[in-house]
Amino acid sequence: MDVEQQTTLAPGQFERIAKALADPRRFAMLSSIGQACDECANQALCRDFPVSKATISHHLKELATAGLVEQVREGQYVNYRLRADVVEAYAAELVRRVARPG
Amino acid sequence: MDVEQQTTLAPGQFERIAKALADPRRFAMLSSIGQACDECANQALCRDFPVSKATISHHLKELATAGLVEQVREGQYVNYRLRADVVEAYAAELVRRVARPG
DNA sequence: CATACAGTTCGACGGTTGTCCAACTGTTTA
DNA sequence: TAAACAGTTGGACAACCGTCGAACTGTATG
Repeated sequence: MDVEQQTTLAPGQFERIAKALADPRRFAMLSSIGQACDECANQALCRDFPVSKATISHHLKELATAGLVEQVREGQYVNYRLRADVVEAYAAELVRRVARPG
Repeated sequence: MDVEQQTTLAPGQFERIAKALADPRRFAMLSSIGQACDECANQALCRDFPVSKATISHHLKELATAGLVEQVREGQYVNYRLRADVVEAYAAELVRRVARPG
């Protein structure tokens, strides 16, 4: 029942990811999620970043909409999991799009 | 007398690149420069993108400041050359920064 | 059921940024 | 040298975005 690995990007996803990565703090959150083994608790982000819950929720929504993280509810808590495959797909697509075909 | 290939990013360059890539039109210009064999004339960009010269100049400055393109003056004209090595260095650093060490 | 807690949504505010026009610098050419 | 052309810079404006507090939804626990 695992989510499938993503090797290619959906239409518009490339642009959404580029925007999601552009804000330093949001990227730091993504990186923080990536550092966690398996999942990262939302509470850990609230503890580690000096911004309000509302702002964290907003950033995480952007990351999720871009497909960079997955949201996992556990009762009243929320955990996040990095989609490393999506990051890698974006990196590959980035290099591909600036390269001359052939 | 070639410029050296860049395999690692300068301090702050990662953030500058992320921001530079975030605007779709600016990225399209970068891609357009990449499609050209060798260099891309500024005039080609002025022809291909429906924005003013001022806007193009602004975007290209951002790309150059991020190190993604090189500016080459030829008399009154300006050409741009893609720094594919920098794009690749960014892509690698991106994957590295979200991955757990080890 | 009531209280407390985790997270989301909403409205507002301020800073950033993409865009243009106009004025400027620098280069070619008549 | 004057006119034309290529590109840059500065100022202005609108749209976007990161941020917060407050109100809300949903979940646990007394």
